[in-house]
Amino acid sequence: MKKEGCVIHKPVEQQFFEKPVLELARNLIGQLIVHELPTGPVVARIVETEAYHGEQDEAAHSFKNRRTKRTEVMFKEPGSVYTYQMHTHTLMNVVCGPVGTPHAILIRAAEPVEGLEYMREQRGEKLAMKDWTNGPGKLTKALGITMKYYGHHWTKQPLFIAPSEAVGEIEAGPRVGISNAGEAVHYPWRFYEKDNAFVSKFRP
DNA sequence: CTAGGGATCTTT
DNA sequence: AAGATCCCTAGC
Repeated sequence: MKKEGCVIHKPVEQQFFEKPVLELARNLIGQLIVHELPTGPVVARIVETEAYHGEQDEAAHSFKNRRTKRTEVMFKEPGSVYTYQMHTHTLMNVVCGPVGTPHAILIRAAEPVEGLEYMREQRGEKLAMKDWTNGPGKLTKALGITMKYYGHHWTKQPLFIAPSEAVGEIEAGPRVGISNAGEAVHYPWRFYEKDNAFVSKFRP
């Protein structure tokens, strides 16, 4: 049996990221995000993602291949880290698609696995555990992820994705928070683990 | 240079 | 339902 603090996590292979964006968004569910800190590893299990389909997706930052300082990393190798600022929060993405094709996957929610004390400290003593990581902004704060990881790669320490076998039933639905995105609003490109308490709440 | 707005979260 | 409060982007 696994014991907390005793599991050695290894990053996934580069190959893991080299597949169509919808498939990768689905495959990311159940995998682990590992952030190695001086105080020990902080680990969370991904339970919710959203795919952004490069130049064809009105909701994507890279719609029509818009290429700027912010979106630049979306054109790089699959598996690159794309972080950006939203209001007062940092959000994190996994870059996908071949080099030059700006697809990305937003990691929206995860389930705390290891480094629970650190997460509680980041999010505040009073919050219930289920409110630590059940949204994209909350998740980055709980894990201690900031803009300094822009352009990092998800196979490298100290921030990487590690494989995990245990995956529940996956459901798909429309994405959240993109009401101005025309037709793209309806695409079922949000993936989440069924009945998992850490999936973000749907806001009308 | 300035103005506008957003893949959010918290509190009312 | 609205405010917080920051960065990116477009336009002049």
